[in-house]
This record gives sequence, structure tokens and C-alpha cells, in this order.
Amino acid sequence: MELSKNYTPSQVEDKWYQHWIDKKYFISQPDGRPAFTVVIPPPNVTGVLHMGHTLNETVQDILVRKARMNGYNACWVPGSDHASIATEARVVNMLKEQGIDKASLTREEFLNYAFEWKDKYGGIIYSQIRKLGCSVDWDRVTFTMDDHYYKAVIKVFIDLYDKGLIYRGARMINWDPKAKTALSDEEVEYKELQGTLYHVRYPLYDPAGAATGEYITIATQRPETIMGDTAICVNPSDERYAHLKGFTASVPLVNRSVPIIFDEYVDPAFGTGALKVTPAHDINDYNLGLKHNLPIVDTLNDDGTLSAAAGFAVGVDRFKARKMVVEELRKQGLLVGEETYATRLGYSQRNPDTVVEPRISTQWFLKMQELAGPALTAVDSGDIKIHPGDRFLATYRYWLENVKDWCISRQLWWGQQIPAFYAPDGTFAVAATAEEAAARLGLPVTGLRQDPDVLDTWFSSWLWPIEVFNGITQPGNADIKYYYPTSVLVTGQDIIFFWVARMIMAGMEYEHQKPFNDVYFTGMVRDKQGRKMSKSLGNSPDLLDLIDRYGADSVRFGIMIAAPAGNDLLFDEASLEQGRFFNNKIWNALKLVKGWEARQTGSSAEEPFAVRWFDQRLREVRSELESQFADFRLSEALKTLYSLIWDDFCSWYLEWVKPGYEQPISSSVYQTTVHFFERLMELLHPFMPFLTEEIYHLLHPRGEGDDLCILQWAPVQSTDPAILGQGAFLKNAISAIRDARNKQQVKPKDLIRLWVQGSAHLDEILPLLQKQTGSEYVYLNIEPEAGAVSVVVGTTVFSLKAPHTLDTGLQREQLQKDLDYQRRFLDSVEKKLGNRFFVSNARPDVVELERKKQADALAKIKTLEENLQALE
RNA sequence: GGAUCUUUAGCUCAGUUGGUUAGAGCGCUUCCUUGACAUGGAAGAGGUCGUUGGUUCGAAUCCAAUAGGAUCCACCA
Repeated sequence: MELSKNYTPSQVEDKWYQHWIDKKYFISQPDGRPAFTVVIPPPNVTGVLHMGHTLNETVQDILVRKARMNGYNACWVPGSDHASIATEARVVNMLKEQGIDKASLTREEFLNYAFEWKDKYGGIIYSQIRKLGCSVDWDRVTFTMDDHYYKAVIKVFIDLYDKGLIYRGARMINWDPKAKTALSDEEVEYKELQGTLYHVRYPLYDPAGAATGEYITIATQRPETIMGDTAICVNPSDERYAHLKGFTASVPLVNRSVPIIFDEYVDPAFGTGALKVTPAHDINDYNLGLKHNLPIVDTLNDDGTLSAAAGFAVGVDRFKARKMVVEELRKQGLLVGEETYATRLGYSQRNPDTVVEPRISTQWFLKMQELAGPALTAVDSGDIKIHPGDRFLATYRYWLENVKDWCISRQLWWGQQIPAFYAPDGTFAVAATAEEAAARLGLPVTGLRQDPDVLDTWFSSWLWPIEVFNGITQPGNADIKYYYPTSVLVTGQDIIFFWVARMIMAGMEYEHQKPFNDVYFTGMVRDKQGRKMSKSLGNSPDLLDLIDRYGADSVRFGIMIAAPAGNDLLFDEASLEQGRFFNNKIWNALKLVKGWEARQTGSSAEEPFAVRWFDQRLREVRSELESQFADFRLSEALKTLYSLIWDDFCSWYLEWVKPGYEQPISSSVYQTTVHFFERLMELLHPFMPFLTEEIYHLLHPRGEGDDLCILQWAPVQSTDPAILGQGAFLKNAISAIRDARNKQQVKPKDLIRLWVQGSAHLDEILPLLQKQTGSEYVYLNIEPEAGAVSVVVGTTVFSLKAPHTLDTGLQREQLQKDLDYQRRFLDSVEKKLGNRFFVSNARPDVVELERKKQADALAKIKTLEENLQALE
């Protein structure tokens, strides 16, 4: 069969993925083998996979494929998240573009549109996962709004409510005025920016209510909330304001009379030392208000415009209102100063342009403290191991120890609707159905109204490792017993609180067991300038386009080779190109081997050195890989394989066994070479599944079911350091002689004569040395001819002569340089050995090593000196 | 304000319990195209491991301080 010049992934990848699917290799059912379970971090259903996903999915696939080849029953569950707020926002936008206002739709109509949208776009991520080669069990696809999953979320809500962990109440929460919903604390992202601090003066009145003609000046960033002020607060120890006890101030624009109150909370050194208190719109003010029993005046609507209660700029957006208020204050002479001020504002995670508004609102909350305890222990005790180790432990612990109650209700429609039913009088019952609620309340069903809100997306995804196996809806079923706890969770460090910590809580609460043994955090993928990938920067590449241009294996290679565990990685298409070159290298090695004509030679009593050496290298790497995988050092594992294949196999081994032009190769060497090639493909398969499967099949005709994908790795075998050392020496010697040829400007085609003088056992490597250095003759332990040029490797001297006269001056220079270096080295070693503390304190093997270094250096110096002398 | 991470070759990074002459990829330099591959081959140059102290026989590695970079957390308007 004619093999093409270069490897073309597109023709290969789809074919093999379909084959694996047809063979049901990715489908898992409980059996007698140990399980290796991974649940995919479900991407947003309407999203596309970005480079962060690509990294995560690749890591998972590597782990899963390796486990599958190591005797495990590998099960990787794919799925997607309904992503309540993100999806709803997109559906609302889509409707707006069609001229439909969400407010004009009923809940049912809206949900119909949303499901339509989900069906239309939800498939994209799955096709991307497929294209990337992920070996997921497609029979287990789970969506967080699937029937059973929906029921599980409701069941858990009711359970936690019955346990007294969920409650409903009015609290200060974070409000997203664009999405018009409450958010959890975690969904608020703070950004530093320059703000303005306005100094505003309020007229003062004495305890009798008479105008004093004096003013108190406060400092505020948010003048538009002035109309919600219900007090002015100063520090009780602040002498500037001590005389104001019992006084009141008049709030500008609305002329509301508010008390001057005293509280240690106020920092006299900040601003003017006087604080306006707006309990409805600031968490600190809210707390002050509770303490001092202040009234609450809510001056904002849910869309961020000023409400009727403001009495000024009513209906105007808060930022525009701010300008109007400032203008008005200035006009009235009450604005007495402005200063720029570095501040922090909270933005909505899902609407990154929207400033979150602290607001008092009646919401549902989950008490976190009780759930946090077991989740903390699970990680602290080492039961769950986090990789990379200690880095996230402190963060995790701090969050759990200081965790606040979780606001779980959202004023949205896309999601699991809260199972609370209200009677007309406002009393309510929490139950799975209206009927049950009615029974609990002792009221007719007809009058009940279900809470319109839905639950936070994370309130469903925290059940993911359990409910993908129906562990909530069918507790104790065969799947959950077999697959839970899962083996490893691979995810981004950015969702450690949103998801990881909460999954551990849910796991401990509902399965009384950790949800996973290991957590592997990948870093964030940035562009090569180190910037975050974002749509607005246009630096976020399209995965399918990359796969089109490079092939999935190259994409996987490119992202893995650059991905140190836990550290951010700078994504550069150059590394994908490197992956493509690697594909091509392997492809051409295949072409070389396939081009050989194998012939029975009969006389092969012993395996050639090249074969014995490469066998040892394979064993060595096989065991290195094992420890790298155990520590999740995947990019290192890939580098190890890259170098094994490119350098040791292609550059050394294949060149060593390669027959002369149009010469046959011994059939035993040929078969061993094919065998080596298969082992290499086997080890590389988890990283680059398509190419390796293709090569595996091209190397040798395969029977039914003989696929690399399900091949089992051979066990780790011990290595022979003598052969490995011999191989390393041979490589060094070849390089040194080639270097000498280069420096002496010997043409590649010119043959040299080579003298070898040394004590090492050189017989078996001599033929390889001759072949690889372009030597016509090799003389062993014979005095070289005059005019030969020497190089020293270890204590072996290689001398060469070429057709043209060689420059011994150049050689002398080189030998002298070498000698100087060795003398300096010997110096440092002898200094060490001359130190009696070293000899008495260091480990004996270390001292022994130094002695050997000393002996080697002495021998080498002697050889160098002799050679230099011979040149005189 | 608290905490964590990070600083090693021009660039991006390895360097696992302290112990060969600190490694890789990319980039760079020189040479090489009719026999697997120029998406290639052969070879080479390039680092006093941020700085300063300390512990030690011995420090890129451990400790302290300091400087630069990054991230997370926190209710000073």
C-alpha cells in the first residue's frame, strides 16, 4: 500500500471515532473490574467549548483512556448544565431580536422558547467533545434539567427544608438589575476602579428642631442614594461632632429629618468622619440600621431605576440619576468637594457590565455552616487529594470556615422551580406537588400559588456526581454503588467554591462519602501575551477550526505540552504546529518501517545491541510514566514520550537498525521493530488517540476487535542499567565524533578512518559506531596514524583521519579547553573530598560518587594530556 | 487589610525527599536536499537559578528578609 507523503488527520479521525462507537468501547456497565469513574464538568448547554474546556476534556480523556488500557472499567459521563442565568439571558436576547418582550410571555411560552433554543444549540458542545476524541459514554449523557435530575433537585430542596437548613427571609442580597434577579455572593466579581468621593453638606437642626445654620458634611460615592438616608453616623469619640448629640440633619433634595447617631463603626480619619446611612442600599448601612433601629427607605426599582420613594429623578437609571443629583446639589450649594478615589465595585458574573446592587429582598437561603464541617474534614484528612497539592488547600479551608448562607433563589424561569406553595394569606408549604402542599396546609389546591422563582444553577450541579447515576432519585442503585465515589474530578480552579466545595458538601450529606478521590485543577488558558481569552479581545480560537487546521491529536498535543498542572498556560498555536510535526514524524517512521523488506537471515544468534538497548529504554519510560501519571504530571509524561519517540526511536534506534539502500532487513529485527512501534503507540494513545490507532492498524493487519483503544498495557518491567549506560555512551561517542567531523569541515559524504582506544567493552557497539560516524575503517586499540584528530569521551579516545589534512591547531584548542574544564572540575571535587566534614557527614554513597568523579576526572585529564602531548 | 502562588537560557517552562558538570521545547548560529520525514537531518552557542542574609560538609531546592509579577479573599463610606 502506498502511504501518503504527509499525515492527514481529517481522513483518519472521524473514521476511528465512529469505529470506537460502533464497537461500544466507551460504554460502561458495572462488572467485576475496578471502576475508574469521571464525570465531566458539565459545560453550559448553549455554549461552545473554549480553550479551557479543551484542556479539561483532554486531561480527562488522557486519564480515562489510560485507565481503560490498565484494566479498569472506565466510565466517563458526559453532559451539560442548564446554566440558569446565562441561558435565560441569551434566550431573552434572542427574543428581543425577534421583537418579543419576555414580559409579554407566560412562563410556559417562555420555557417553550428556551427548550427550543437548547435543542438547537445544545448539540454544539457534544459535537466538539466528539471531535476532540473524548471517550465518553454517550449512553449516559445527562442534562441538569432532565426529568430525573429535576426531581432530584426538588427532592434535595425539600429534604434540606425539612431538616431546617433551608429558610426563607428578607436579607440584604446582591441584585443584578439587568437580569433582575438575586445572586449569590460568589456570583459577584469585584473590579478596582477610579471613583469619585463627593462631599455633601446637610443642614443641622438642634434638639428643639430649630435650624442652627450649620452643616454636617459627609462623603459618599453614591449621591443618588441620598434620598434613602435615614441617619448620619459619626464616631462617639470624635470631638468635632460631640456637640451634635440629639441633633438632626435634613437630607438634601427630600428634606427628610434624620437623627445624628454615634457608632464606633465610623472611622473618624476617613472622608469627613461623618457617614450617611442608607440601610436599603449598603450592607454596612444595613447592619447599622438594624443596630440603631433605623427605618429603611428603598429608593431603587428592580431594574436599577429610582423608585417613587426616592422623590427625585424617579424612573431615571441610577447612574444618570447620580449626575442629576450631583448637579442639583451643586446648584443648591450643598456640594462642597469632590475627590477621586480608588474603589471596588461588584459586577454580575453573568452580566459583566452590570454593577450589582446591594438590596433587601425576600429570598431562599441555605444554611452552610453544618454542611461545611464534613466537607472541610474530607479534604483536611487527605481523604480527598487536591492537585497541585497545597496551593488550594488554604483557600478552600478559609472559604469553608467563613462560609455564609447561600442565597439559592433566582428570579428567573429557566431552572428548577422552587417547590413552595403559598396560600392567599401568605402562609406556605414546601412539597413536591401542590396536592401535598395543600394537604400540609389543610387548604384546597385551587387557591395555592407556586413560588415563581427557580433555583441557582449550582444548586443543581452540586448533585452532579450523584445524580448522573440516579443516586438521589434511586438511592442505593447498582450504578451509584459501583461508580461512586468517582475517581478524579478535573476542573478549573475558578469554580472551587461554586462547584467543587459544594459537591463535596452534597456528597457528604447524601452519600456520606466524598464524591471523588482526587481533584485536579487545571490552570487558566491565556493567550501568548498572557491575557485572558475573551470574545471582546478576539483572542479565543474556535476549537473546530483548530481541529480542522491541525487535527484533534495536534490540538491535544499542543495544549498538553504547554500545560503545567495548576499553572496558567499561555496558548500559542506554535505548539499545535509542533503537534502536527510530531504526527508527521511518526507517520514517516511508519513509512520507513513499512518500506523495509524483511528477510530470514538465520544467523541471528543474539539480538543486536540496538534492539536490546531500545527494549530497555521502553521499560525505563514505561515506569517513568507510571509515576508521572500517579502525580498528574501529564505534560511531563507527554514530553517523556515525545522525546522517546522522536529522539530515541527515530533518531537513534531506527538509524541503528536501518538497512543499507535497497538492502533487506533481518526479519527478527523487523518484527521486533514493529513490536516496539506498537508499544510506543500504546503508550502514546491516551494523548493522541487517532494517529496511534491508525498507525497500529497500518503496522500490521488486525483481527476483529484488535484495537489499540482497548489494548491492555504490559506490566512494568525492571531495567538493566548496564545496557542503558552503554547506549548513552554510544550516543555520546557518535555525537562527539560527528562534532569533530563538523569542526574539521569533513563533508558528510566523506568517509573517515577511526581509531578507538579505551578499556570499555566496545566490541558490540563498534559496528554501530562505524555506521553512524561515516567511518570506512575502525581500528580498535591500535596506535592512530600521525595527523589524526582526537576526541575523548569518558576515558575512551576516538581519533579520526579524513581524506583531507585536518587542522590540528583547532584540535589543540579544543583539547585544551576540555582539559581546563576538567581541571576546574577536579579542583571542585577534590575540595569537597578534602573537607573532612563532608567525608564524615555526607551519605556514604554520595562520598563514593565524589571519589568516582575524582577518578574519572583524573583519568580523563591524563588522556587529554597525552593527546595534547602527541600533537606537539 | 489578610492569604496563597510565582521569579531558572532570548521566550514558555521542567527540575519529585538538599548531593553527577542545572534540562526540554520554541527561537538563534553553522553545515546538509535523489532513497521515511526540510512538517526534515547533523552539530553548536546561550543560564553566577530575582536580591541579601541564614541553616548545612553541601542550597535552584530548606528558613528569614526584600524587590518584581499573578491570583484569591475582606462591609471603610
